[in-house]
Amino acid sequence: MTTKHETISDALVEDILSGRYRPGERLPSERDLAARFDANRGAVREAMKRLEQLGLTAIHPGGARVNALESASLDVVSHLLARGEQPDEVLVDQILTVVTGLVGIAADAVVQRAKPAEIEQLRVLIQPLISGDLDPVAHQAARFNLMGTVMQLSGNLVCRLIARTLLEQLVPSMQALQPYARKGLDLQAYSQNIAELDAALAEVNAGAVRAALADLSSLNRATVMRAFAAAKADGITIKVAV
Amino acid sequence: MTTKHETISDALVEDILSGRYRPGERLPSERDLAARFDANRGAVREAMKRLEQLGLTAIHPGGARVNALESASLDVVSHLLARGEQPDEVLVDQILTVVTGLVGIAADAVVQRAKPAEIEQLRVLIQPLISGDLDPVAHQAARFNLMGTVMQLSGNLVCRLIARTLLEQLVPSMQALQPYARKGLDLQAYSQNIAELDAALAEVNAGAVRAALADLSSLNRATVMRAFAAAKADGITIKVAV
DNA sequence: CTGACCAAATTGGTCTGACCAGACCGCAGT
DNA sequence: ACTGCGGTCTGGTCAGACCAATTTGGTCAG
Repeated sequence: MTTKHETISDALVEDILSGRYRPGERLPSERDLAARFDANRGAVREAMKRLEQLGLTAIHPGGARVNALESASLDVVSHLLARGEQPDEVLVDQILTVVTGLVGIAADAVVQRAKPAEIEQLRVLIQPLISGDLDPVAHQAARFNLMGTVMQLSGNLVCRLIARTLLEQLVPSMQALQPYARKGLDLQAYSQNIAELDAALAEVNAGAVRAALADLSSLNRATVMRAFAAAKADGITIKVAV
Repeated sequence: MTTKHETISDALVEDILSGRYRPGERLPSERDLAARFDANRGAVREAMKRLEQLGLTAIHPGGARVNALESASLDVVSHLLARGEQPDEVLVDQILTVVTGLVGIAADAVVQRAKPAEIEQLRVLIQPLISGDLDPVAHQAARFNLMGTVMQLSGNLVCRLIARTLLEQLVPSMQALQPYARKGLDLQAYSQNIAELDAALAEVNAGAVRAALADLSSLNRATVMRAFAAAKADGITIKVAV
């Protein structure tokens, strides 16, 4: 079971994101909220602490105020995704765009500093993707694994933290989309791209590696967006638990 | 005055980041921590909540455990920067690398969707930077303003959230570096780059705008890194409050 | 000696009720 | 209308308590 302060904070997040409490407004006092949620003030305080850390509110002695969405933490994304009837396509696109960019950054770092053994490690991960006899789910897993490894080998902690945060929040939505993964999957495009990547790695060609990984990331993005479109066409409601 | 649970959570963060509590280990119980910090259990709980939200710990009934740094939130960056005698150059470099990438992403979005009025808005912000008669501090502020506006005009919320989070955490370190801003500032390079950007905007040349903004971002990065080097050469200890 | 199993101690989650310092609000006096 | 001053409200902290779930440690059968 979810804990009580989770319930409370989720409700408050929903209230804020839905605009029931507007930026700049004052939130009800902790005592009032405790009454509203039939909870103890301590539980409410923990929920409020959560809101503050999400960057949605600023708590001062005298009262808590709602912040503008722009000053929120990256973690609000999952709440934004889970809100409404289905995940916001625009938001998903933005996430994937950023992830694409991050993979590019990581790729740059990898080609600059990777040791031969690490390059080899990447090429091993690539092999299954070239053969092309993977089912869509395994294919997706292999792609994720490959890109995750690139992130790791990049040695860029900031890059990894962001990518992990974003993907962690996106994955629940993606799982709901899995039935549509097949439709969006252009295996041929992937095979070609992956082969390029492999060749680029083999000759340690920085520019080519970067380009191939960027393309791979773009393919991923296109795949997901197509799956979204397919789901939408089916009128499927994709609702995700936060 | 900083609140008590802040004091506690800062101390615990320091303990974790310094390795006194290692990933996988169990943290002392809330009651023990309350005794150690001479505080009430409620205050300790709020501090623990903070740690959990930072992604540094996972709290289950039965005990809290320390997470690996890789699964932390982006917000740990400020703590990492504030730790030790001076901000970690590698980390600062990573942050600026990512920010550079994000500006590139934002620039792509801007050239794709910006209206003429918005382009004009950017060009207005650029003017002071072309003339070149700004002092280093004002110059830096103008650059930040310009890049922030690009972020805003991109319409990419995710991009903005990340960039803001990173810069917010970096700014305190940068302020400590301000005495060295002059040394790292290559005004001529900036003027040239800014002029290119202005021209690219004038003719709404997507590729050129993107390239110019990427260069601008790289210049910023180089500027900061040079200032760091200068500070380090002076043996200056840059310690930042979290 | 190993492994399954059970009871006690421990832990986090929640509650009640209370006090303090600072912020906020309205009323009185100028 | 403006200013100054209380009373009220708010968040921060504290104390002590109960519950359910987990962890722990010892016991016992294999």
